[in-house]
Amino acid sequence: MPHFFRRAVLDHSPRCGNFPAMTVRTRFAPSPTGFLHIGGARTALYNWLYAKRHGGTFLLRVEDTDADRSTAESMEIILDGLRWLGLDWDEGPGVGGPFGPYFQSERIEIYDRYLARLESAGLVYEDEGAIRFRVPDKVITVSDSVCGDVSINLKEAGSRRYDADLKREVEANPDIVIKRPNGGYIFHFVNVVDDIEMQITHVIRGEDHLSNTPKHLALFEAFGATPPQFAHIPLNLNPSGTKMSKRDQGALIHEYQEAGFLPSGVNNYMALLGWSAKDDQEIFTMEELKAKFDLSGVNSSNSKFDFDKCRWVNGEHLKRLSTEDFVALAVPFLSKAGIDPADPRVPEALGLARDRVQTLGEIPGIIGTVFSSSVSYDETSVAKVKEKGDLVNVIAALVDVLSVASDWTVDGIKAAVSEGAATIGVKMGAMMLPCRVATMGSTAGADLVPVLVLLGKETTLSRLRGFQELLSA
RNA sequence: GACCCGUUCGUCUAGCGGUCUAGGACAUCGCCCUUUCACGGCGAGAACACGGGUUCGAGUCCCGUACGGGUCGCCA
Repeated sequence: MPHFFRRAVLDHSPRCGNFPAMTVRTRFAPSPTGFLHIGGARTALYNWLYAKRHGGTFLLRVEDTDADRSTAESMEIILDGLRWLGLDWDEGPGVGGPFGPYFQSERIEIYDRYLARLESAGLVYEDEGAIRFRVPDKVITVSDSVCGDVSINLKEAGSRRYDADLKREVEANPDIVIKRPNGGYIFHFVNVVDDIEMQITHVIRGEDHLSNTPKHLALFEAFGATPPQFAHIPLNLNPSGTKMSKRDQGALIHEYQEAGFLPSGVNNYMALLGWSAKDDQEIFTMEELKAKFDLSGVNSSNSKFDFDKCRWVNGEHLKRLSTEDFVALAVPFLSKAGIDPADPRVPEALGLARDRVQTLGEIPGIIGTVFSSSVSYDETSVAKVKEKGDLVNVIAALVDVLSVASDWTVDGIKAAVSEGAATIGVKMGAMMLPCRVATMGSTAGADLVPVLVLLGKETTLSRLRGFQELLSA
């Protein structure tokens, strides 16, 4: 894409023609036919961010014109997802606004009125019960903030259609259907009507709509309306480079919530997929995003979703949380794992887990064994310490020194273990790993000595003895 | 198949004609720190899809090819 063009289009502050700067109005227009998908959520985020950045209005409009596919459950899931992400809308379901209703299913009279205008202009006709809009026979150019100028002649392009079954092109009617025989209106039509009615100034949407945009422009022109500024953002693909589907890891927003991601972390990562601040900053608070996001930073090529990086970004957000917030947010994940959040050892344990998790959902995996009544031994961990040395001897030495330890503190335990190591002539390190496996079941985990303090002398010793039995069995 | 968009390390990206022996991040590997596990610090390997132009000079501009994605619905 020509850079001179991008700059010319992008570096303007939002205004239309020579009129004074007008208030930015963006919208997210989901169709309630499934879950809130990462692609949709990112589109919502970009629209939200753009509106915030320019002191504008972000609105939510529900595109439920397909009665057969739209469901109330789906709508709730989508709204919940947006709420969880913190992408609140200034106008839309639940909050109202001057341009409602915000459900397309409730706007039929408006669409009828607009249809009548096309009828009186002779721009539509009936075709087997459906209503078709006559597309103009001319080149229509989309001036896109991300993609530059894109030109298409709808009459030409629409006169042929690819038949997937026949695997070849067949004749087609280029005029677009805007109303079904059953009376339901079609996306292209209602989308344009509502963008006019709701005075949308900027349409930020997936690049999959780029080829549809000339149709929309033709409709805007038919209504004598100034179209909004379009910005088609690149798509997010799965790691294999194909369209993300609900089956792909990280595809569904509610799964982030369940896995213990932070909304700010998810927003941060979504922002990064297709946008960059142009410096080396990668971790942003929502406030920073609001201040820095702009269409000029959106690139034009598709990206592949990287769950590892998403987790890393979330981990960075977790690190920036205050201790109080971290503890409060961890509570539901403790409960879910059967850990009593009121247990007095919880704050300390969370402190030990804190810098080694990237999601809140990982916390029980790190410290859960502290609170459980039994230890489940990880086979490879056991095998690893077995081959490292005289395990039986080491455990026996640990039991010996720890059972007589009078000072059950970090320093006291360290001193005791050190003494045991000296007695049997091994290094401290040769004691710690077996001790870790014997008491916590795995070579991986939180800082061990503080864990032993939490465990208490009695539990520590019974676990060591239990492990001894296991070894002799 | 036609049309549209795109192509810098495995991945996300910086790069707006000389400052690019191409920078950052995730991931990977190594070292240091740590008497355990991590965190952290340091370092390594790793990219301009290809071919033509334009230019004194091209990752940056133009054309073509290849590859990837999208659209071609009485879905949105």
